[in-house]
Amino acid sequence: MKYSVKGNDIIVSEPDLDLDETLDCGQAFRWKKIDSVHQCTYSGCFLNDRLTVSQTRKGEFIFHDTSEQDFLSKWSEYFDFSTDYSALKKLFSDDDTLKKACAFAGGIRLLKQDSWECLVSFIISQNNNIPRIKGIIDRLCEHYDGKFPTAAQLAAETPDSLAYLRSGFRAKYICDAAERVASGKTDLSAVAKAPIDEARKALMEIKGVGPKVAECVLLFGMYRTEAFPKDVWIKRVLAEYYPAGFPEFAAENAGIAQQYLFHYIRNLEK
DNA sequence: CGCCAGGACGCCC
DNA sequence: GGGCGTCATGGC
Repeated sequence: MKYSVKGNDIIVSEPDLDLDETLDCGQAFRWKKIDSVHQCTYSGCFLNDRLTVSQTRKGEFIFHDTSEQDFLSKWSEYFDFSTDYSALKKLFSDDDTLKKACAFAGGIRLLKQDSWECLVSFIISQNNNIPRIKGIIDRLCEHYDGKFPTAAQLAAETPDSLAYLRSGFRAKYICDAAERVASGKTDLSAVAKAPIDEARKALMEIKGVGPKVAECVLLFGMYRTEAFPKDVWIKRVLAEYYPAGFPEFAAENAGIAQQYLFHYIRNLEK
């Protein structure tokens, strides 16, 4: 990644990034495409910081109204710019299916999201479709002045008071997660550093968090790249292309490989 | 209308 | 331990 400062913007050159593939691939639900005519532009948030970012036709990225300091300390981290995705894709290309997946959607990067927001988002994601997940999270943030509510804020709610979300049976799970995190029974920052099986176990103590949601929180909210969420799509990939198991050489970064495969198989069947 | 969705739970055997 | 019905809601 190379960058330069231009007025109030940061101009970034990074071949292994595509905004559509990264911001609208089902790992984060709060990025909105606000322009697709002039150039590809998204607006979204990380914690309490909002960003508008564009991808130009030349393949450069404009981080609008961003100081160099904020770019380096926040957004460069969030977009995982310190990781060499070319090297990862080269590693993955030893496997034929992964090679195809990387060629198809090589602009996906793993976003380093907030663990609490990720936990709630993927609780909402269960047995749900992406447009509706986005709608529920939209209504949730709208209710808190455009910001994602804290665990303490949600701990004050009940499934009834959350009826406006239209989240169905998931409301009681959101409440349990909020109560556990706000009270300290679940310490997300400790979970993030724990050995992975211990971390899985701790997350699954929360009602509504099973193996899939726990794995998503570990991968998308705690940057545990060895986490490997198995949703209905990935299960199809595993059954069809990896009957003998997922290749060991990719185990350390299985979660990132999973992102390429998820996008690949979903679009293959359209 | 019916089928499905980046699943988990409760109950059964 | 594995199998199966159920759970709200709405996109398609």
